[in-house]
Amino acid sequence: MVTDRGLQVLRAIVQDYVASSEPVGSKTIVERHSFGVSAATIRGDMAMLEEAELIVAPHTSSGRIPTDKGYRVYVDRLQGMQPLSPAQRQAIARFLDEADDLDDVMARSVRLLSQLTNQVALAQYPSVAKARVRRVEVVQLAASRLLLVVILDSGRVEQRMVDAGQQVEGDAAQAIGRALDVAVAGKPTTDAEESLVAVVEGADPAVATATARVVVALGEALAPTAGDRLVIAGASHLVRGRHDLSGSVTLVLEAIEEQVTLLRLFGEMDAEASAVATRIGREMADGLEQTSIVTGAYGAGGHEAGRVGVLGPTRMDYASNMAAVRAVARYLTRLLDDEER
Amino acid sequence: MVTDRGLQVLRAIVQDYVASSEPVGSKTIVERHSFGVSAATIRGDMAMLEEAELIVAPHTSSGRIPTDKGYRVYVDRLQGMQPLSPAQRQAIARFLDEADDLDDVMARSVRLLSQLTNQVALAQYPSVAKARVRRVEVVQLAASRLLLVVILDSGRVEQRMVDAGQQVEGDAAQAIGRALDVAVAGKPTTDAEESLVAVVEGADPAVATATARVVVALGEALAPTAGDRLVIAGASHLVRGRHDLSGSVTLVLEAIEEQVTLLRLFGEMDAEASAVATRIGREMADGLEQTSIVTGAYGAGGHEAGRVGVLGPTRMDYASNMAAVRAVARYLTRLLDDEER
DNA sequence: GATTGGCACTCAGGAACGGCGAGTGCCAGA
DNA sequence: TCTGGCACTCGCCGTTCCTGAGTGCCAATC
Repeated sequence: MVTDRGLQVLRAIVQDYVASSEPVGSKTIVERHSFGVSAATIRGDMAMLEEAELIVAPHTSSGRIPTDKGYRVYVDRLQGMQPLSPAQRQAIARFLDEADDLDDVMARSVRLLSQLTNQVALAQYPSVAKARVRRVEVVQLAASRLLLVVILDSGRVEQRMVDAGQQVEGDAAQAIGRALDVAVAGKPTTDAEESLVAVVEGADPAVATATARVVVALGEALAPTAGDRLVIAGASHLVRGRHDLSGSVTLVLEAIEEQVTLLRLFGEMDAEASAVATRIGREMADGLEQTSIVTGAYGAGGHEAGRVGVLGPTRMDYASNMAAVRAVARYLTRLLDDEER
Repeated sequence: MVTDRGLQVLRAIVQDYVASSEPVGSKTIVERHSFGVSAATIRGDMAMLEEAELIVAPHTSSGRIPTDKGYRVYVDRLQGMQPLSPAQRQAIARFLDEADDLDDVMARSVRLLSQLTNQVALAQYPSVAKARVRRVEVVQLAASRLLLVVILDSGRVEQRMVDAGQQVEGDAAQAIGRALDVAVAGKPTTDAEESLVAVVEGADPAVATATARVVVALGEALAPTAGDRLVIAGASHLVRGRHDLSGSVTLVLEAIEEQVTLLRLFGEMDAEASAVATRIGREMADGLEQTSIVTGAYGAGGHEAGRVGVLGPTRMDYASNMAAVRAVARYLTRLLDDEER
């Protein structure tokens, strides 16, 4: 059983440890946070907390540091999300408003977030799965080479080279494009597949092969996880902060490059209720036990499109990182909503 | 004056130091490389080399390590470019042949190069400046929103959202696209600008504003340095190799993220005569004094399109890195040539 | 004149040691 | 339930010492 004051002690430990990166002892606590009790009493509480596995002592008789579980309790129950300073809010607005196309928006968002938090920032491109098709176009490049361009309402533009497998003449390419556009424009990408069958069947026999191949390409482009990827900024922060993350920096960098692990984590977090979600230490994947991520959903028109977030050592400033992530996610949502207009 | 045997000693020092990352002394040299002389003689030669600033002793009475100048002499005059193993060649072929579109090719190239060399690999997208326009298309997204798509013969596809500034009706958008296509298709991007004036002048007055805006966007898309960027892989190698690069890892990571410094370096190296070029230590930019890059030009049809390369500590294996870079660059050239067909 | 063995000298790096101090657990008393 | 006191632990840091690799120089040799 953890008492109420015990939790306050936990809060103090987390905050001091995050600030100083050194184990914090009972004396330090009574000095910095005016509890009305003595160090010995705090020691008692700390024994409780250690019992409950919320804190540990790195070695006998040194201060305590929070465990993953301790951080979790702190984040879930103890922490206020301290609001950003007006200057920071303004920076977000100024920085993001200048962006024009989606690539630019994503790139600016991560750079901004990385600067605000001094951590590695990540952003997921708007998911194909949750978007609607706005426009499909087929462009003829050469006699038997076509380019398929798909524009989604999230602002994403996907393109595929298609080998038609036959000569395509006149404006047949455009005609295929128009047929596809009619078939799927305005529909959620998840519903597109079924409408495509009809297009293949109704195709001009003269360009049946070409049509079929374009349809395959379109199907691939609209697959739920098609082109899922992360934009990243601030990797240098990983190595800056002295000697956190003991030796695992390499592993973390690899995970960032691979993306697949992080994409999975992002996906999992999407299921959670609250807008801003966290994964702490061992809640992450292999090799990332010493890190945490904080992510927030953004998305135009109420349907979530993707997530942005930051990754850093478990010993990070959750309060302000969560605030920054939330702020950027919100701004991003508004921005994409405008673009869509 | 540096004698002939002096240079052989330099070679030995570079090779041993690269292999062991420890300063190499006279005794080690006579043991590992069968010079026909004694350690004392080598010491004499080493004094010469130190005089010529090709090597230095980190502290009085320890072995010597090469200076930047020493590496430069080694690379320019002493080193053979040791050929890749058949297995490696095969890996290149197998890995790259599976790629389909340009993005994929670039991504695979850097990953491959990073694996072959155990260094950070970089690749420059085919430069807009050295390409020809293959196709221009304008797609209508909404009443006053257009999408400009430009396809270059290097396989690059650029797209820009354009706010038309007016209502665009019927197939006016397509007409604008066709006019632009006629005007610039087949021309080098550098010559495109002048042809565009005529398009603006000859535009249908009803869509004059829209035409002008699309033309501006096209001009931007074809600007010589438009969309210049690097693809990167293997950043984790930077931090893996123990304690090279003393404290500058952060700076190096930042430089990689910024891209601008590296893009400038790539540009400068393009002017050099030989296909595979190097920049060593202080020949690089601020913050990168402890690193070197090895780059090689690739390009379809004889005109260079861009460069691929690796970045690592000055203490790197130049011989095999240069071989790997050359191999990948050549393969890339062939691949893009095929694609262009 | 180049090469060589010998010799005295220099230093970085590691091991051993000891003192300091922050922090703990426990206990008896308020 | 809290508090002050006390003995104890142990990581950290500075000191000292030693070892070994490596050097520069020199007189002797080929």
